[in-house]
Amino acid sequence: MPDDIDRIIQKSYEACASAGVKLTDKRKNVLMVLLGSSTPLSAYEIVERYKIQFGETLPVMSIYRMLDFLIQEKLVHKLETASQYMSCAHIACEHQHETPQFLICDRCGSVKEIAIKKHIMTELERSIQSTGFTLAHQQLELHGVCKHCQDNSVPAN
Amino acid sequence: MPDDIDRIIQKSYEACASAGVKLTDKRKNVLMVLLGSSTPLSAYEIVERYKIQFGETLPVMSIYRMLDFLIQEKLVHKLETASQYMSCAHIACEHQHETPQFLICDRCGSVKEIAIKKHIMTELERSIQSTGFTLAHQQLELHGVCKHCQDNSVPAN
DNA sequence: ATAAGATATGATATAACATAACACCATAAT
DNA sequence: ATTATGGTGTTATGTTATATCATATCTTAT
Ligand SMILES: [Zn+2]
Ligand SMILES: [Zn+2]
Ligand SMILES: [Zn+2]
Ligand SMILES: [Zn+2]
Repeated sequence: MPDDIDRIIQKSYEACASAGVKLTDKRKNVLMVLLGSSTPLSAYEIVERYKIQFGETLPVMSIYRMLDFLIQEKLVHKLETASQYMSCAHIACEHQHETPQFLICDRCGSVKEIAIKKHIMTELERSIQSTGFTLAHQQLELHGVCKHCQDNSVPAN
Repeated sequence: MPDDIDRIIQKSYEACASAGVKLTDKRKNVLMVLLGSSTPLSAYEIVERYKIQFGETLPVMSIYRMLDFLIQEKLVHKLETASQYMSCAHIACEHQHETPQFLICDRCGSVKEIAIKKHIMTELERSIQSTGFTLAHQQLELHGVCKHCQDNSVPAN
């Protein structure tokens, strides 16, 4: 979990303000739930945690809508290969958000978000050029085993 | 759709035989359904097409089991980002099956399966080395727009 | 201040995707 | 022939996601 949630929330408010949209209390709370989790969560898991953390049971429909909003504003990412949602690791960074690459540990479920190296993206695009296909390059999801799980031989989940 | 289904089916029988498993009639039929489709299909869509093509309504549970089998034998791939299944494009090739890369057209839904270029895989692995993460590299799913759709401006689906 | 409009959320229903558990039957091994 | 294995059927349930309409809240113009 990020060590400076307050600062991330502050940055999120600013980002939404400059985009001309509103980070409502509930949207902020959903983001807080994700920021407080060490692994990505499904929409239904967010409902459960939201209830625990904020004492209110939101309909899952609302959670999906808030997730849509947060994804739109690039504050949250959806892992398509896992049907789970996680807060962006770079909300409080100053740099522009680049094409993300997710390293998903198949043992502990933790996910590390890094930016795709520029030259790899270039190579990827070149390699598919002959097919005429044009990349929309949203993101890359790579599965494997994280350092911690390799060191500790944590059983698969 | 592949132009030589008979040959692919023949190869599939041989692959299963040498793996010591059985390609039953129904499993073969499921594979035929996928071979006959220009786009990947969901398990439920396979049920529908199976009925049309073979006049028998299979329970979706059985379809999932047959898909598991076909995936195990590398005759079928699952697109995780789409929850859909497609026959492997290289069943009748002689070469070893490599880490596949799927180019998924977000307009027409067609998918092209190609092998990941060796040097790109190497670069990818090198780029994440500092994180200590070890790739399981199952497959890469890339979204975008295919040549045909770019040329024809087919509306998004 | 109030009404009109826009945005956000709630409620309900249902669709779409997937697995668990157990029963039954055919074929293979003994 | 008997038992073991594998394949399929049946039923139930779990999980993820969307559609639709209602209600609440917030803005803005008058
Ligand atoms: Zn991010
Ligand atoms: Zn791990
Ligand atoms: Zn393949
Ligand atoms: Zn296309």
